[in-house]
Amino acid sequence: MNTCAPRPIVVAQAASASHCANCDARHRSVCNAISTDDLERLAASAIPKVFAKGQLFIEEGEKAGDFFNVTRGTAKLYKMLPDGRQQITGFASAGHFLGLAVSDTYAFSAEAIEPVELCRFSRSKLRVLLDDFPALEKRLLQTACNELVAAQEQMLLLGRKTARERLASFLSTRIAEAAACGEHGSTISLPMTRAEIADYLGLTIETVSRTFTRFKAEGKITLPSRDEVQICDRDWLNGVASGQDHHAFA
Amino acid sequence: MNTCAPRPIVVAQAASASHCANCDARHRSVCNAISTDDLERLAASAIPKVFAKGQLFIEEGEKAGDFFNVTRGTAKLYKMLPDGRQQITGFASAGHFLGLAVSDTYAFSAEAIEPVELCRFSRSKLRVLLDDFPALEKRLLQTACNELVAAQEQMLLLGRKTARERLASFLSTRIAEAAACGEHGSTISLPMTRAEIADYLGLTIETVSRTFTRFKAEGKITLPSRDEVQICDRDWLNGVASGQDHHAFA
DNA sequence: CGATGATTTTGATGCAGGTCAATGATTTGA
DNA sequence: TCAAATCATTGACCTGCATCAAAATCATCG
Repeated sequence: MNTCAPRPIVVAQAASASHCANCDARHRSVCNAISTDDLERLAASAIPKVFAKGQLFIEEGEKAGDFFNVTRGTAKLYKMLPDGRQQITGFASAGHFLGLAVSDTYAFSAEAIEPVELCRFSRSKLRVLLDDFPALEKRLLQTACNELVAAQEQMLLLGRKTARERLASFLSTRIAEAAACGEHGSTISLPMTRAEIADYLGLTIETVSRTFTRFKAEGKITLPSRDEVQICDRDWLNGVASGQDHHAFA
Repeated sequence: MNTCAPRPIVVAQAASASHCANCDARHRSVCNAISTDDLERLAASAIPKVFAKGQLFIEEGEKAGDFFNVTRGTAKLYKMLPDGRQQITGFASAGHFLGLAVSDTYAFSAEAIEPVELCRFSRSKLRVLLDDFPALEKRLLQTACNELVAAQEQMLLLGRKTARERLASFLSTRIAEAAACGEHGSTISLPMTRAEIADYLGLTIETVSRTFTRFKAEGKITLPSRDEVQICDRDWLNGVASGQDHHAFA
């Protein structure tokens, strides 16, 4: 998962024939498996799209006709139970490839939690691309492996970590991702609501809120605004995240 | 995940030059991407191995030099926290490919929970195979996608389902897998202990045991032996598994 | 066999986090 | 600029599952 802050807007990248060449997200998406010379081919198959906050663009159980590559903004990926209980399985931001599935129906839903720009590939077009560019397939396999590792980490979190450890893990991962995107500050921005954090961590809104408050009271974080968190003690955060102080009280 | 019952032992498949041709697990593993003609090539890279119950053959954090393909038996894949809390992320049986990772260290541990036979591929040998047989790479990508879907389902279970729903989901999945392997009976065998079921479902041994007892008291299952469960009402099981009766009491 | 150790079941009790209910803070839009 | 809506925080209380403890069952092997 890449979650970098928005960057300066590139005007009119949408309909351009070479929109792939100008794409901000290219260098951290699977598209970087395609050489610059072949970008025209890629651009011909990739249809840019924009979704407003709140728009559902993949629906669990529906026919899986398209694949998506997020180029800007953030979407939540989730599964639901019939009575409305929701589990967010991940947040997809620029560079994230969506829709990987062997089945012919989507296994999850995806909804923009802030304005999202993405490229749409039809299943058939993607198949052709994969046949023509073996490097793209290699890259997709890499991506899938990385997601699998992240999923296992999340299972550990959901199955065995306490509320404190879950929130610490979340913040720790977020700050690491920001760093991977070149942002080395100690403040992270959260495009998602408390409810979405809760649905991601297998908790309730109230528990997420209370845990934030407690971290703040302990002097480990500050909350400059609703969607920003400043980490004051990163070592402490990583320690809690990895479950080191299960029964310590400092 | 495939979890089929043991089949008649094939004697001395171990050192044979054509062990891949005789492999029971071939038709449901990634190896079926290799044509019969090329099996010698595959067999030359695949070193058969046997591990006794309890043996650890992949250790989280260690250098990831090898890949494994299980041909018989069952292994548990898990992650641990420093204080011993354990989360089993899956059970790997015949046909399951292990070690997929971009990182050069393993992201999880694997331990035989019953005698396990598997084929070992070195990282370098696998790379050569992948370059020579693009179909193998396609097949691996498929496998990875399927595991990703299963992982998302498990996140829903761990994050949002009750103990009843978790155990029902577990049994439901197991019976579906048995059916996929051609076993259409209503009895499933569980090679894992209650502790392992608990560590897989994010519960404790006691809760697993009590939930089994309650299902039995409700007449939905019987427990012919320690490691066998007979499902009496499969529709009910699937209903509970999918969270339909969260607040019903029948 | 019968003893020993491992696993499972059952019971009593406690607590982390859920639920219910208000209150505050922030955003939106007329 | 102020209402209305949304989101976040805080408090009081409750419950599902964990924890602790013991008994019952099963597996192993001398």
